[in-house]
Amino acid sequence: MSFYITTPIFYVNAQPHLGHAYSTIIADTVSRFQKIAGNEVRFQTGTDEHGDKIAEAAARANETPKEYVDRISLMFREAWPPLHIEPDNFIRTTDPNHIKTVQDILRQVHDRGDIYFSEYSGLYCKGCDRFLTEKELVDGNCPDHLTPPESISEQNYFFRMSKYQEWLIGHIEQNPDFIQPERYRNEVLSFLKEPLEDLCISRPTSRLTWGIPLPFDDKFVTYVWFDALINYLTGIDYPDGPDFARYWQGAEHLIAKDILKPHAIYWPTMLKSLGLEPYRKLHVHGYWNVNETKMSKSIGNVIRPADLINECGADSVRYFLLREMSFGLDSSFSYDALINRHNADLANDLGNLVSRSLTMVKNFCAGKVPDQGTMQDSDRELAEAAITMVAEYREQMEAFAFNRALREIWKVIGMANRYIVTNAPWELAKDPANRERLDTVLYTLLETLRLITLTLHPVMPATAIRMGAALGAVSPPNLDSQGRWGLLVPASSITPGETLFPRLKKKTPTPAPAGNPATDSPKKGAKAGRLEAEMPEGLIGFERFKEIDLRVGEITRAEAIKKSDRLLKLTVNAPEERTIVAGIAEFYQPEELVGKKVIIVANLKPTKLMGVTSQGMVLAARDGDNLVLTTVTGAAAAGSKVA
RNA sequence: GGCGAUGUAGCUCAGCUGGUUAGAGCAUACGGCUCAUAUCCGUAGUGUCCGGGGUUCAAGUCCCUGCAUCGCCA
Repeated sequence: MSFYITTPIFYVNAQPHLGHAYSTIIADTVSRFQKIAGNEVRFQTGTDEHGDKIAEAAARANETPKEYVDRISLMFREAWPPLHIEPDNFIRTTDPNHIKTVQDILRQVHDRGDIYFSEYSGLYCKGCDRFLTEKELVDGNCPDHLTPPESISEQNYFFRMSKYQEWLIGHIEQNPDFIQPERYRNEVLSFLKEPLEDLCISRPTSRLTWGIPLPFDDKFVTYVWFDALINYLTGIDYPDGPDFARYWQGAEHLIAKDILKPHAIYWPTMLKSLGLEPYRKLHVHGYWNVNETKMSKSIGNVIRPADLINECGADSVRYFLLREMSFGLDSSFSYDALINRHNADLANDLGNLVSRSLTMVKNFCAGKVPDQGTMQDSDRELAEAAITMVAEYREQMEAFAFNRALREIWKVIGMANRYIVTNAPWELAKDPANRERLDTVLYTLLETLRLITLTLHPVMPATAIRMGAALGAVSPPNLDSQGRWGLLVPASSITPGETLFPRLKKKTPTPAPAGNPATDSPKKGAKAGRLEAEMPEGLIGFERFKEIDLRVGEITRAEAIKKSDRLLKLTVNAPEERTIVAGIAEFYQPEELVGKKVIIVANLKPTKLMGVTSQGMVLAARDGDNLVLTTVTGAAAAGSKVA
């Protein structure tokens, strides 16, 4: 069976974050899983690079759109290898062959009579890139962007989406797996109960030029969604490449819930108009909230993939994301939860199991795989559980129930740890008369580890390779040929490696004061904690406030940071000289900052941003889309305390 | 306003088509082991299964209703 798994192509108006990483990690895991299940797999991701918002972001960064998208697209491309993500293709909507295919498709759909020209007038919100209805407005403003829409009237091309509404309803009803999980299928069906409107697929060049020109009217460019969705076809060389013939039938798209409508409604109708079969399945996942709140740029709680990897390593991140979220539902991310999983599941349960097992083989069997010998009940029990695990795992992985698949593996890891205690190999090793029994126990353990390793390949590729190397099981993983009992060859060598998952220290929730954390007595800390607990929700005590060292700082130098459109490197006198990196480049030019007195947080833990160490932060007020630095109204010497 | 989802131990959740004393992991306390990454194993728990009503011999599980949270639509 062929399998074509895709992530959305990510819009380059933002840098890669946790949400992008999650989609892409799932796709990579599915790709690896289908490969070890013996299927032919193609995995594609990429970037979506046309449209208003890109043109504006480029202008803000003082770049041409092309320079801008090249730069951001590269950030996406480079974000994936460190997470052990290996797509077969990385597509960009600015690729010449994509542009050509989009134009070919537009021409075809136009020739079929599914595109017509019409006039439209209404209230247009630039931020949303769409027309709003009167009812949607809140105090005359766009509900999302809180800005007033412009009243415009324009002529545009429309795709006859409504023509395919009945067909689409029928297709979804006849194919229960077409959209999953079911809740999203229901959502789409309920949306389709109302008459579908035709889709506006053009933008006049008077308003926007950063897009693919319509082949039949050069006064218009293509609407980004119509352009973007087609990437799934261009990526496999539609219409006559060999990959198209091989993979289109196996197309399964993976998306986050915010782009359900384009994928569940626009895309199948577009394909229908083209005379193509719809994709096989659409898999919809939820959002990661960060500490209970939505991840957003303006709140400043955006999680970057690189931060996660620094915390605990790529495999650990992959495990956490897949283990923690029930596919389809929202989930909450926190560094504490990440470190908990890393320590409890990976370091304690799995890592320690591997370590203790291999050490015993090294010490008691001279580092060679022992003979299996005669199995007893407890051996058979573990062996059967391991075999069952492979089957259960396979079923859950196929259903995108990654958390359940992982739970199956960890059930066996737990059993193996108990099995060791029950059989106490170190006791057996004391008496040579127990030689055969000892061998059987350790062989059973090694085989269990081998099967665990096999199932871990898709989720934690680097770890699985290390475990496989230690066990001497290095052939390419395959569930069918290796998912059986008894394949480890006696007398072959076992080579324990480095610790798989070093335990991590939990981050202390309260930031340490600048002074001498070491001299702070634990009693004092405990007291502060208790006081804190008694505070009404949302309030902090004066003690807590006092921990923050606010000072007046005079900016003595300011320069842009290369490769960043948001960050400036500031040298601040407060009163000693320090470097602070501030995300204010979109609002301030470096020249206008020198000499300004601003308020800084002086005891913030230093952190590295774009390779520059920042010692503190500059305070600024955010007013809608604008950002204003805080300052002092009168004369105050650099370094003055603010309280 | 319409449609839908969710609400189970301190936390995160599992509980399929209704069936004996409601489960797992984490966190907590105590005990044991020493092969191991101060790891592992065992024991102990606590639950008005959101509130109210109903169907049934029997409901966390089905029906009605209310509340809360969230999503989609208008």
